[in-house]
Amino acid sequence: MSHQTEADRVLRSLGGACLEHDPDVLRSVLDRVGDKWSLILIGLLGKGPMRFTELLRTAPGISRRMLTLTLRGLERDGLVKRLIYPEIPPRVEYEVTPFGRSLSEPVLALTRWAADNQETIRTNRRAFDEAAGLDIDDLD
Amino acid sequence: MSHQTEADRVLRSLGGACLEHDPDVLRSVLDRVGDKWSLILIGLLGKGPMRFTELLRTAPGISRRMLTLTLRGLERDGLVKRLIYPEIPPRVEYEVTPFGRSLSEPVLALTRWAADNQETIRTNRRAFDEAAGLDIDDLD
DNA sequence: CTGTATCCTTCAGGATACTG
DNA sequence: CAGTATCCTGAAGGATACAG
Repeated sequence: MSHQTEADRVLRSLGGACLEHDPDVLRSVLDRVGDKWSLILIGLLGKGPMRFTELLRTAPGISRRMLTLTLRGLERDGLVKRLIYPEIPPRVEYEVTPFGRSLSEPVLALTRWAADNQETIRTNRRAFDEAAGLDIDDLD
Repeated sequence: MSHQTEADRVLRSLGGACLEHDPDVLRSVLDRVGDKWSLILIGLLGKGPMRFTELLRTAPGISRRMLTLTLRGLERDGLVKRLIYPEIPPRVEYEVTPFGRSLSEPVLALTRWAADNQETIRTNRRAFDEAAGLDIDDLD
């Protein structure tokens, strides 16, 4: 059984126009690109190559550890390239690969959705919470 | 300071063609729709309304607890509607709202990317791991 | 059947100290 | 500077028992 077969099955399961997905596929997506730091780094590096410490400063709240781990993961998947300049002091730059850029697009779509709709979500939540409050408080 | 302002800022930060994002935006996206179960449920419900137990059986590995929590979250955000039929035994169905469907699309894009490229990723990883193995084992 | 309330485990991820 | 190795905590999430 080649993975071709699986990829194929997966594609077929998506086939239609809507989300006719196999839940397993979604899982693999999220395990891959669904974590906060990966997306943020893909985004930041999309603007251009950056150095380790630079990323450490720029990404809001990332720890040294997570930066290393995430960059390694992205590199392993071929989404990011690591460029080592054997200088003193050592210098390393990271840049997204073309493959990495291809991921940026769907990510951007999702991001835009969130940006477009975060207002709506906020409103919905307020309404929901208010209703819930009344249900408890004001059940006549 | 209205949230309008923030949403606006967010949109502006996305503005361009590529991922010129504010990392904070991505964070909010992922907190919202980036978790495994939310996406899976949005996907499953995209096919049509389903009952609680039905979802429990269909979603692979979800616990009763997580199903409840996730559905509540989706309902709160207005992505899913809860339909209660006051029968005996009680019966509840969940269905995606139009708003929920608008989310399905970018999610689908991401899913398709993953389906299209999971083969590539697998290859990249194998290559990376092999190279790493050699570096350690075979450093002449 | 459709949940809610607890308990308990696991593990992602931060802080920190050390190395090349 | 660019990491790696270790420790430690909080929070996510499963299992389970109970309730409407």
